[in-house]
Amino acid sequence: MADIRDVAQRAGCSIATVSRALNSPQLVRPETLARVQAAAAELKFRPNALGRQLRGERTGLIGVMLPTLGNPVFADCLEGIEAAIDGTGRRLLLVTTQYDPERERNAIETLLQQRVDGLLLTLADAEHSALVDDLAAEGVACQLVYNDAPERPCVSVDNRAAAAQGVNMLIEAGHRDIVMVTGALHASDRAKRRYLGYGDAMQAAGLTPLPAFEIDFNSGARGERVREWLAQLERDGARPTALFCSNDLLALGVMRALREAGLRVPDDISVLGFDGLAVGELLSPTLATVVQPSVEIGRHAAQRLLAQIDGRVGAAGVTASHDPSLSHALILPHEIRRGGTVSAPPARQA
Amino acid sequence: MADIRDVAQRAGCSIATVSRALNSPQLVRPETLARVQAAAAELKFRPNALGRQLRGERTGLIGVMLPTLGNPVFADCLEGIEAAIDGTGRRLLLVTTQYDPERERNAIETLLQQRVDGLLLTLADAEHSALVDDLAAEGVACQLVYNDAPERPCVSVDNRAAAAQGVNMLIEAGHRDIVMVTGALHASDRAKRRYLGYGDAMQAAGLTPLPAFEIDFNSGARGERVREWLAQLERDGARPTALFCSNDLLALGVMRALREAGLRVPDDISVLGFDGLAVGELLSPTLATVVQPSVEIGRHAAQRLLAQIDGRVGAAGVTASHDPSLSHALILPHEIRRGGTVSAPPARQA
DNA sequence: TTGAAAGCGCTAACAC
DNA sequence: GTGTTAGCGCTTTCAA
Repeated sequence: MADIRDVAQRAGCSIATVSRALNSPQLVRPETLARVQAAAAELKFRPNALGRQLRGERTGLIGVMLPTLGNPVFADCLEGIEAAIDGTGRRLLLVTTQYDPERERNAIETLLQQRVDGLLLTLADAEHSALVDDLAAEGVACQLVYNDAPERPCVSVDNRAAAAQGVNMLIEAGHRDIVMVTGALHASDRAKRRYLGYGDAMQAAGLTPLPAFEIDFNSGARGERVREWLAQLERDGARPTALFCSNDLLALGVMRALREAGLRVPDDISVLGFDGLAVGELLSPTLATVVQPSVEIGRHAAQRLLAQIDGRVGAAGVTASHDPSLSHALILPHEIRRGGTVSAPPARQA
Repeated sequence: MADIRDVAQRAGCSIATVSRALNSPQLVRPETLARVQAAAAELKFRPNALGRQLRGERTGLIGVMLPTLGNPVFADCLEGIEAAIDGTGRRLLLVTTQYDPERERNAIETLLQQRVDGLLLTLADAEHSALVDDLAAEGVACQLVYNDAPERPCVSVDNRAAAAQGVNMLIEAGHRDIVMVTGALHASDRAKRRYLGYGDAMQAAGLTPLPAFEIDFNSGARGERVREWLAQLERDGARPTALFCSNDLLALGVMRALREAGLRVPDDISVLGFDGLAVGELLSPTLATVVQPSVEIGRHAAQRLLAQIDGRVGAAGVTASHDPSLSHALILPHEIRRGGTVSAPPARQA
């Protein structure tokens, strides 16, 4: 593969001139420029980004770490990230972690070894993660995505308030027996906050918050678990009238299990999700859910990261960005999407 | 940031020894090794991958180019790719093109400048793309994903046969008036082949294939377009009894428009999709569809790419891989998923 | 078992 | 405007 020296030779100039012709054409005499371009074209010269990156201050690479792309919420966010970097000449280095903290650690290290200019991360649990502190201490540009930790550089909705508002909608619809269904709480700070929000809403209405029903997300037998749980509730005569699912994907799975158990949504039981996946609107009944602006979350996070990167001085970065707001949370507005999966509770048969 | 020289100094050895200690510990005396490791740890040494990549033969980077992540089919595929490279120490450089051929060209160039070891691509139209030929000519390791071009290195289902089989299921259910709904045909070789398959099935049954109804995917007013079309059909008294949608996402959108137009699926009209998105099974009625194994497509494509990369000689690669099968299509089996969206056509009211 | 030294391809002073 | 040159951080002969 032709390198800059080959081009220089063919154009009859020095490699410095080739470099200039490519990067700052205005510094080069038009004829020279033309010769260089011709030579480059003839040789099919493809500049080696590694050489440039090794030499330069920045690589133009952004490291992105997400739990999974199996949940469209993350794919949507990634679309927002892409939209934000589009046209900036930057590229994305992508890793997924499957919610595994050890993979998180490795992935970040890998990205850093590639000398990414900055990191966009969704961590399992941001608040108790030493990782983020380490990164900050090292002066690595970084924004958390979806993680909702006020004191950290992150972009999210206010999960607690959003959940409370969603649950409140259920309460206003007449529900009193509301249970939250969630993936493993310890594996997601968002789920934890949403559970807090659930509690807030229940208590504000004078209702007793119930323990969350946790489903292992990685287990294949998810539907099975839900059915067993339902059967148990049925035996106890304790079937709630509404379920608040900590995310839409879970809600869809739960609705399926409900259907298989012969329960109708919303006639027998109401379901509320969280995320606002587009598919939710295509279902019938449409899925009621707490909408977070996933694409916008990604887009803002990326924009903030870029600002952070551009705000750094060349001087070996001791501290973080210039704009202090970038090191705190950006909370974007959520929205309640009313949908056909929520109705008034069935009439009590005392 | 500490570099290899700092570590060497601290460990009291040369940089060569440090390099060896890190990459081939067995070549280094245990005590030396320990000193190096200690020094590296104390200095929080993080090897710069760029240096190594610039020097070495491979970068360990895989370039992935997909049309969008908004369609879960591509996100699924990406999961398969990730699964395949997991543990190989390789990383993914990701770009999406929004089905734009110019972006395709740019994206590939960008990836190549980063000196990726190989490419995994979904092109808008693989058969008529000079791009792939250029890549092959340059000896770039490359596998197409989803593109279904027998003579090219790609992994897909047999879109034509799969579509025919799906349409045949509609015919067997009693449908004779079947229309295919698709995104812009020119923008996707897969859609084109599926339309051919539609034609095959229709003709085999002695039915006349109808023109496809093409919807611009990028237009926001998609639902609107579908409604207009339906209204037109209604006026003409030409409403088909079944729709074959070229992908599941489209099918969901179409079903929504149908619902809004007051038509019931499947009682008034049956709908068949293509892709086999997981959400399709969560709907009610469940979406009948032609299932392609998206995750497996991604996984196989990645595995083939890795084989191709590993099969190359160090010698400046003139030709492609050693295993000639890697430069032809790998066709994975599809599957028909019966679902609630397909039933017998409504009784004729002559 | 270790070290010295030559680059990988490029950019950016610094001279002319 | 253009050329010379010194690296960016690393791996890898080649010698010792």
